[in-house]
Amino acid sequence: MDEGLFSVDKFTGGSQVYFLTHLHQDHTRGLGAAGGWRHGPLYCSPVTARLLPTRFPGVDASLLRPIASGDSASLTISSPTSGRIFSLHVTAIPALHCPGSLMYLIRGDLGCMLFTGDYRWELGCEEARYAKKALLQALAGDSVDVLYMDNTYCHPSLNFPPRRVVAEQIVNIIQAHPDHEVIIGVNNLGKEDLLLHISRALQTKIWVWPQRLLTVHLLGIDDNREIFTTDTSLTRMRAVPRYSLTIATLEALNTVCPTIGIMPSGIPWLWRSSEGKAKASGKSPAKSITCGVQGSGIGTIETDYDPLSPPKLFEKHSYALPYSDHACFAELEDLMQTLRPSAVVGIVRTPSCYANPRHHFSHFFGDEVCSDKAPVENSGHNGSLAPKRRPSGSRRRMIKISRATFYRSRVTRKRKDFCGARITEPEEPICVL
DNA sequence: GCGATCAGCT
DNA sequence: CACAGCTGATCGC
Repeated sequence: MDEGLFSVDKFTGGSQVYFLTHLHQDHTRGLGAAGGWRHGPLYCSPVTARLLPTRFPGVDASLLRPIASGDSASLTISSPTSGRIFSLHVTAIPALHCPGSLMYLIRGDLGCMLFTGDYRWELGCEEARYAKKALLQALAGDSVDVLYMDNTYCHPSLNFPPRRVVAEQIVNIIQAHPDHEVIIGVNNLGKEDLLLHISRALQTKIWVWPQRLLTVHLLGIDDNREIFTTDTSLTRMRAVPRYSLTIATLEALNTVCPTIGIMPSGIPWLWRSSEGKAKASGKSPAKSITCGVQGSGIGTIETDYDPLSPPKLFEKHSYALPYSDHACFAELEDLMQTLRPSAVVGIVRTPSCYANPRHHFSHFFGDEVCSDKAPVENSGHNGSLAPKRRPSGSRRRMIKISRATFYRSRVTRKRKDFCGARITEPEEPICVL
């Protein structure tokens, strides 16, 4: 196992300090280790610290280091291999992705890095403005060497409205079906704000499954027990696990009583691969975007999403709405514009280039960076990330990024299993430029 | 046999 | 292709 200094959203051991951005499954790999995870101090938000024991009872609670939004902590890490001491200063920034989600700004002897984790900072949204202000305040005029960014929807075609706009559209759809049962697909954590909005707007309770009820109570939502219930007889509105909301399920339910499904999420399921097994749904795509990189494994991305058009039936009985907890392209671009980092790394690694921030944001960098025409692998390998050109006078660092097995076979890489990053000791001459 | 990881699906 | 997360197969101890 390679020795690391610290890891973000990666808990398979080998680091001195760990950071968790939020409690979604694809960011907690390794936390459920048999015998109990106890590899080192674990920083997370207070909300995450409260929820974590229910999902990972094996984690030694004394290792949790809750850090609130806007707060900072100083820590020193000693390298297990060389004994060198590194000082770090970490600041927690609200990510607004799901309850308890954080970004981490980490500055110090390893340079300046921002790990956004999954995030959504809607332009013009008050909370996002506040979060951005907190970030700039923490940066105090310094610049980011490496931005580890949520590139889930990093493609110019992927711009969707703020969540509050889509929440209103969802309320309208439900209101237009006064005699229908309503099934809303959600995950184990997240979209609580949407459910609250629907409940308040329509003055109705919402059924959730028992585990979900426990979660909202732990979150301190609905302390008066007026909104969420596990009694199906009290409401026509049900939030169900997203994977259980399928066309087949809805058709079966409709044999019993009229039911509509609401899928509030990003929009990838609207995409149709040009050569894939696209279902013949009779829709004609309004847009067709080509990501012209040879051998990238993806040909044409098509989407028929038009933010100005009213929501429409996705399939029979089912509405798909772009209620996304991930930043859309304009928001990613705004963060790039604000920070102008020396380097950017996508935290979601896909076999294709279409979501690679280096591909779409090359104009933010010096020219040597954009010469990269290869299917950019999000700077994988165990290589060094050399900082790019920048004004003289500022200190620069080489930052070595290592990941467990990168690259393997194309088939294996289909799995999105590298959300996290482990930061290892820099190679010798630390200063560059 | 158990837990961790992987494959496949939505 | 896949937001996050389930089921079931397979691998290794």
